[in-house]
Amino acid sequence: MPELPEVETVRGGLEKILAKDPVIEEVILNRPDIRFVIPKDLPFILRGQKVTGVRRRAKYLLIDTARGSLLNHLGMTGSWRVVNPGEEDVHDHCYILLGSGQRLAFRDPRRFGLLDLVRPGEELTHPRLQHLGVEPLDVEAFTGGLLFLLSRRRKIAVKAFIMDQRIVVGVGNIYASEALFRAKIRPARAAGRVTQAEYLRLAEACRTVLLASIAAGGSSISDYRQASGESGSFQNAHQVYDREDEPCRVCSTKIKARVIGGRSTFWCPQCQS
DNA sequence: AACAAGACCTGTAAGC
DNA sequence: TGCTTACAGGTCTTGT
Repeated sequence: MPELPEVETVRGGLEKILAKDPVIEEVILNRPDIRFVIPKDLPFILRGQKVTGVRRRAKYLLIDTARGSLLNHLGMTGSWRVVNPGEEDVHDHCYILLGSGQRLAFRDPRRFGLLDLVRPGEELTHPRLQHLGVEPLDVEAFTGGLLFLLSRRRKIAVKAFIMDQRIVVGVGNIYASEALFRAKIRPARAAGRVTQAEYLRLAEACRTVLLASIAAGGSSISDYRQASGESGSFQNAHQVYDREDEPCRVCSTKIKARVIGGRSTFWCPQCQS
């Protein structure tokens, strides 16, 4: 479900809730291992803490307190919502009881998500965070020149290259196809054979497509919801993703689809070279 | 070292 | 209708 725009939208929703209702009365873990083992002392450490901020790094959410941050990855199907009595779900793996009596739930049917504690000062050394690449919305750090440099002599498909979270973070399967369409680059090309001029277009395309999607509240496919329960609308603006055999919105050529790097990939054979 | 493929899970939709 | 199969927004691990 969630790539950078969806995670950023969820971040904004949680921030809105937690700014008004910032005290964590209790953390209840219904499942000690969603995907990895959650530290046993996490509920104890966060109990009674005041949330000082909600941040995003890559596709991770960080709910900050003075004693550490709750680290969360949504995996494929993770979501947060305010759950009222009677609205509980078997896949609610974590509840956070807030000062007002509201209850936040982390629901994740496929359990590809993650909850962990990042202790103060551990942010740069935490195993899930330490190898992450640049933020694509950081204009200074994320440039076509950087992509060009990091990709030299690499034979991996350019689409898999920009989905590699050690290179650039936040770009997942939908936005990789969408950005490559906007940059007019075929996804199967070897990363090392893409030119600097093309990478300049690609960096710009990543930025613009991610920003446009954030503005639309993300792409809602299947079960993705914002923390407010609303759907995003960016799926309506997809140019190629999940549009196999449909006409290109620019030139009317049939959109092609093929598995690249183990993931479904979509492109226009006319617009992209 | 770099890359591809498999593994981890459940839910849903399509095909027979 | 019911069973089987394929596939889904991610990323970690294993094998070549």
